[in-house]
Amino acid sequence: MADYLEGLNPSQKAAVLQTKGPMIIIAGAGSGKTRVLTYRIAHLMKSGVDAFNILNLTFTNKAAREMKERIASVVGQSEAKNLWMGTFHSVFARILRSESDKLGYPSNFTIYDSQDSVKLIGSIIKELQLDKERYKAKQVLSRISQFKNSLITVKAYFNNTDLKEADTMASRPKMGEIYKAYVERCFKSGAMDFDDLLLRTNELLSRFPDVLAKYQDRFRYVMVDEYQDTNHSQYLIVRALADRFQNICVVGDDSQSIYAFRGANINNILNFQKHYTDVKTFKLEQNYRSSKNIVEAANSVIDKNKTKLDKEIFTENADGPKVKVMRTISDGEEGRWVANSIFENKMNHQLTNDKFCILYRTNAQSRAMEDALRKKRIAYKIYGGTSFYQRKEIKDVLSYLRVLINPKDDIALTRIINYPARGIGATTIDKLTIAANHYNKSIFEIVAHIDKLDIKINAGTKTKLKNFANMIQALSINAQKVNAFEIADQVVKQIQIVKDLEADGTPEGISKVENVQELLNGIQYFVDDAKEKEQEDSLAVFLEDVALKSDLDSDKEDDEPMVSLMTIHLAKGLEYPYVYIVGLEESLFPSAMSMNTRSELEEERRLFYVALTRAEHQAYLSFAQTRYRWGKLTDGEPSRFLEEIDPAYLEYLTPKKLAPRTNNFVDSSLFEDDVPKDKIRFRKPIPRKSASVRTAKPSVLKKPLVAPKNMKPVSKVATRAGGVSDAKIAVGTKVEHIRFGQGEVMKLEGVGGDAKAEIKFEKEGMKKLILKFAKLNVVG
DNA sequence: GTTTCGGCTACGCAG
DNA sequence: TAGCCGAAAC
Repeated sequence: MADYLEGLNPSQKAAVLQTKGPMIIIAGAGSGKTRVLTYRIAHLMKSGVDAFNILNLTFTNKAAREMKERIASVVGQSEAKNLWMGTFHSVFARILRSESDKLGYPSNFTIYDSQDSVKLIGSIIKELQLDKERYKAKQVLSRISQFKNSLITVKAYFNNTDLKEADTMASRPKMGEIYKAYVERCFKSGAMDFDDLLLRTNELLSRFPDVLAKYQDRFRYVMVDEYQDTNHSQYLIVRALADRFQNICVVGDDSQSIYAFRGANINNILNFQKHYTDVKTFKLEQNYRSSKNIVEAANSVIDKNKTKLDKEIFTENADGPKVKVMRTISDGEEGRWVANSIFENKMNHQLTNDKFCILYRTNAQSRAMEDALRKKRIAYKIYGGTSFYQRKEIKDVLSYLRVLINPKDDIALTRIINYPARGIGATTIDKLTIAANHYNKSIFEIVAHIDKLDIKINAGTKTKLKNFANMIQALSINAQKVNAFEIADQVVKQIQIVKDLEADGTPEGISKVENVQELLNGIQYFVDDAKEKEQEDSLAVFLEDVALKSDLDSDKEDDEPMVSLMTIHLAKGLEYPYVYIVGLEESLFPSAMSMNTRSELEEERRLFYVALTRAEHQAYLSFAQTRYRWGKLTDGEPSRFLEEIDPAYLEYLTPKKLAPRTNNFVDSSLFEDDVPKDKIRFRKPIPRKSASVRTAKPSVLKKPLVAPKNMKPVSKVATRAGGVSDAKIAVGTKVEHIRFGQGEVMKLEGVGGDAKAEIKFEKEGMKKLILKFAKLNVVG
């Protein structure tokens, strides 16, 4: 019956054919996991299981979409449509919407993103008159997130002396009060944060046995991908749903568990056999993705971890080239080297940009790479960072839409109540907030009934508030009648945001206008798409999609191939022929914050393992001796992970240690390019477009280059690589820098290409600069 | 009551 | 370097 079973290796086939009971598939990197999952679902359906009874939880919505398509090609489109697939958050958000009344929530509840949560916590800290230095909103949120992911409710928190003590010891004795206020305010606003989507699902399933029974009966076959990155809350949901039929299949790789920081518990996968009875275990150990050198290099690193499941990853692929290691002087040079290497590989092997990926530990590292790629005119796209929907102008428009759907959404309301400026300032908002807390109403209800309440706000301001309330009410009446696009279009026209953004005339303003336009296009697309698929096209559904969209989900087909740039976390599950892993320096990777405990360090090592195993053909590792961090030049040491790789699989392109007194280990002509340096340096950043995937195309470079207004013309600019020779510069020398102006050399260190100077600039203060790049002129 | 400007701080990864 | 917040200016 099943030609789809051909081409599977014995262990893959065994996993596909096991349909009943608890089972775990330990799937090594590149072992054909997605194939197995896809065929297993197809096989279930071919064996007579109704698609409606299958729940498949994936790591991204995009993965779910793609898997559905592949299944459709085996079992047919109409059947595949009925599968329940998606991330934990999106699947259970849907379920919560239909069951919300049981929990006392409206079905149109808002989903707060972390930015919203931080804002709310910030205002609670202010209201409780706590020291905001001691209570940092972001840290408080992550603590609350920990509670929620461990199912510690407010009540449970106050009953737990250990937790209270821990917070008191950490100088945050009021943590419980903040937690309580936060939960109450979210509830009052009809809002759930990301963790609530899981916590409230648990609440729903445990408090209402009939609801649990309903979903147990519906989801007779449950599958969970990337199981190593599930948290306790997710573990409990899965266990509850699978409890009746015990048809639970989890897939994952403990060596790729990299989300402990957001509550993921690696023990879920390590102890799966203990959590269920009669567990069948399958191991996929053959790597089909990478060449032998990469597989062995990765194995030699991950072997250093103590906590892991027993398995042996091997490959029958060719040896391939060795993993190459590069040392550069600075982060800027690292970028230029990567761009240059990509350029050479493209030329030598006739490759397109999409065969390359640059991976880094932190988003901040993308800048140096972007600059270098732009100069080399290599098209690239960045995943992650500040996503499209986080941008101010987009959040402003979305906040209007949110208020129309759920007027109790105080966070969205306070964002738009004075945008565009309509004379409702901070003082008025404070008064409204106090009144809202006092009457236990939402801010909008206070505003709507401002005449009937005794609040000390002067008549002029009250009129402004009434006008605002009328506008919102009029828009919400329309929102009932027309589709998501039409109402969004009305909002944009009504608030004249385009006019407002165009007013300043800057390139940033223009780019913001384009973003708003892009948002409208996106909503239009959503409406059309929903119609085609016969799904609901309401504004509420659109807002939910937006809130739960991950950075990879919004990836669309490109007109031209581009180099991909992303953090290693985002790269999980992806693969590229050529992979550059940059910034391999101590305290950057491994991160300084993860070097304190063995388990933290092991997670960093798994992260490195994930990075290496993304490469199919060639992996490059690079590190810089100096790097700009926190706006300062800092020295760095090579990462310990470089030492941990078996040298048999490595090839150093540069000497391991710093070569004395010379800078010739890199041919500096490598980095020459045809655009004048000083102009490039002062170019305004290219306005970033598109969804959360930011792209830059070479054509954009043809736009005129803009110099900053206050830039003094410098007639004599030193040659690029050389700068002035070391001999001319001594402590006390007065120099001029193209950007920082005049200053005096205070200190010198290093020699040759490595020489640095600390210079006290008249306007900019102390700076540490590498002479090789600094382009200094001696003054007087 | 609103806008603007300068100084401060943050860069750890994300649904 | 950017985004945010408080003080000063409007």
